[in-house]
Amino acid sequence: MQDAANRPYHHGDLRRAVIETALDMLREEKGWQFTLREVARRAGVSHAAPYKHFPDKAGLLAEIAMIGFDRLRESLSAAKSEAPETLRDEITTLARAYVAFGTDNPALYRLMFSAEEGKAVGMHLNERALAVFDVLLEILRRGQAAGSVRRRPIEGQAAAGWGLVHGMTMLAIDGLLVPEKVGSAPLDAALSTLVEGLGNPAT
Amino acid sequence: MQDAANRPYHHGDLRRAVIETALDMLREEKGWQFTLREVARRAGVSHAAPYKHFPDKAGLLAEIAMIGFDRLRESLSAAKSEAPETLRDEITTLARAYVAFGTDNPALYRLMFSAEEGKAVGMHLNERALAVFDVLLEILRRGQAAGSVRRRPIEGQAAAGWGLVHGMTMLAIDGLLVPEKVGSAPLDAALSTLVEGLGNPAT
DNA sequence: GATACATTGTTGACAGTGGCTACTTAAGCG
DNA sequence: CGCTTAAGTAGCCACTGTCAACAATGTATC
Repeated sequence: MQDAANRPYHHGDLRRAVIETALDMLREEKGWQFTLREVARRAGVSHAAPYKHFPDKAGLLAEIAMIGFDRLRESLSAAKSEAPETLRDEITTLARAYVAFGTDNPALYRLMFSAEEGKAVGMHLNERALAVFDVLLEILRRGQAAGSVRRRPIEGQAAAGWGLVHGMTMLAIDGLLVPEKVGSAPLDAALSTLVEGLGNPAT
Repeated sequence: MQDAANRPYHHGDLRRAVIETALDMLREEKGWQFTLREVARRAGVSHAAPYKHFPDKAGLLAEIAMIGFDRLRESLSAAKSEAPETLRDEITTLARAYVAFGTDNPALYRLMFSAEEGKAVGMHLNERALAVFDVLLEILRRGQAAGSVRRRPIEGQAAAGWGLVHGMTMLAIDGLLVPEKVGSAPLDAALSTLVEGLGNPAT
């Protein structure tokens, strides 16, 4: 990335540079097909250099996927901190943040949920994914304690929430939420239905 | 696939054979990476032969994805025909059939929703995908007419349904619906929540 | 029937890929 | 200065998708 001339022999922080470059590549939403050699090329380094820092291609991708989950979690935390008071609004705000993360980083989001096909680093990845799930669990638990959420096994309700936002995110990324079929604000509409289903009718 | 000796020079129906072979390969749930040459190999034909029937790899995949959507639609129709009478049960039955199709054909289902990244055959593919959506629309419309579904823009409610089943299917395929986190029957639980949200509280 | 054409498969080549190993260079340290 | 060793390089391998040239087969026309 810098002039080949004044670049020191030892990159110094190639590991971080490789990850950064890869994330950049994921961002440019071309029908991009990720190639390790291209990453090295852009980082201004030889095609085998990344192997000094990552076991193989899948290893790099797994690491990036984990970073993705971390960032998603951060996005959700940020959204939660500035969420309105009512539970319904809090859920809506969070769901919007979730889907926005996916549509803003489509390639990354896709990677996050397909990287463990290789199953190498599976466990660590799943842990991070499920950490996101915990955010949802916590909210519902609070809602249930306050009586505004139906008294049902909370995991099932959280599963409904996660499944819905994950599905909507994927459909949006795939361009399947075309307005003429699905209305102008499909996410908000779907969220209304969900919140209705979560809500305690007794209140 | 037959003896190389008595195999005639012209295959006769290579197009169908290639598709069939590819579907078989998708079925074997190895961390399989789909390669055109392997398809040709299994079909007992030279590595370039498929190019006489498909423009390129993406073309073949797109065709297979379309077949996938057709089959999904058939599965749903079959499930609908033998569905119980109440609307709630009908929706549940259909949703179960949908998710089952995905978990039974994970590689195919994944392909169906990532094939159009190449965007070549995008429109035809989207048409078939949205045809699946129509099944859902029809049910809800009927339910609304009968008064058992909330009076809301129907597209939004259908979007909620599609998003939920699609999301649950993907999570299940990715092995993210681990019981200790998400309960023993996450799909049924999620469906309860959804149906609750769809249902008309006045009835 | 024989001949010209079109279709379908085959072969061989090309560039590009992931993965690997042997080599070279730079940097630190006595 | 000479040594070790981490960082980066060059080059090999097997493989892929794709294309162009060629061969075998079917079909239509005279």
